[in-house]
Amino acid sequence: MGKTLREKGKGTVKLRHAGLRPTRQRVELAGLLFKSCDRHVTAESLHDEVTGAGVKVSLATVYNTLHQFTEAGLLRQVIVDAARSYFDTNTGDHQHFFLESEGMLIDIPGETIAVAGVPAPPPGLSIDRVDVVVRVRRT
Amino acid sequence: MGKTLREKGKGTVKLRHAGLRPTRQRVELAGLLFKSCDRHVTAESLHDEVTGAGVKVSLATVYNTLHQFTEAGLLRQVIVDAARSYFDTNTGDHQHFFLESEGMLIDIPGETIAVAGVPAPPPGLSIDRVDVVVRVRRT
DNA sequence: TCACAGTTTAGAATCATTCTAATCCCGTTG
DNA sequence: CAACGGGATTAGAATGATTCTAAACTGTGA
Repeated sequence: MGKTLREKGKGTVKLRHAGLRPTRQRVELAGLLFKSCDRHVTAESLHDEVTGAGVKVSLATVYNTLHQFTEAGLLRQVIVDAARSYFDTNTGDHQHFFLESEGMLIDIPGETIAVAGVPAPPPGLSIDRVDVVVRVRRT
Repeated sequence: MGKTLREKGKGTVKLRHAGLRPTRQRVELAGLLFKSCDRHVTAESLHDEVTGAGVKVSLATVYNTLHQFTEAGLLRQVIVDAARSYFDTNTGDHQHFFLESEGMLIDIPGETIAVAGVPAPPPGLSIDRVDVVVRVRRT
């Protein structure tokens, strides 16, 4: 009961802190994304999910929101498939297994994998991030 | 002069060996792709290039050919950008620097980088390939 | 040379994603 | 608490890369 009132501020605070106005749509999407940990979604899958939950949010807003959350550091975009973009709720240092046939991503903790020998980038360039994708297939 | 006759078979043999009928278009594209080493092209860029060389090849054929060459093991597809696919003429073990702002890929020799600690994939899955992308930006 | 299976191609179609312009609503102000 | 102002949402159009389709074309073996 007090639940609604008491928890109302949760996602709201998170969004405010990120400089995003806590609108109904953003609160709903944040609720789905950050309720459980380490989720991997596509715009389409998240839209289906929020729609399935009986909440009306346009696909355009899902795209906008995913990008805004990404810019705000709440999500990380994962590029592993030419066909679609994934967004990961785990923004920490980690890598992925990718099962292309099923569009499935599995986290690999950052401490697990070590990439050694990355050469210095050409003059005028600096390293932004090192991504490792372990592509797997059904045996 | 004998050049045309003598060299005619080069790309042709390569294509035949790959199980691909050496058509005018495939020979032209293979010529551009494999004349110099370690090239990174997109369908669009290769189409512009072949067209600029005065050869008439449709964009659809460029796409078909890139995929056929990839399946035949002559090319490797590189997925680093959500917007477009790159194809790499270097099919050996190596990784990449990627300068997103300019759509530029730079090879990193395979021996240079070492990825340690890749965990065993979940049951029923086996590792296909480990890709490392070092994302860089202008300083 | 003939015939046919594999190729090419123009243009339509598709798919994910972005844009547009109108409408809506969050938060502040009076 | 109503009005307001600017950011947010949205339906639908637009875009851009890629794929598909159906028809025309061309290597290649006989």
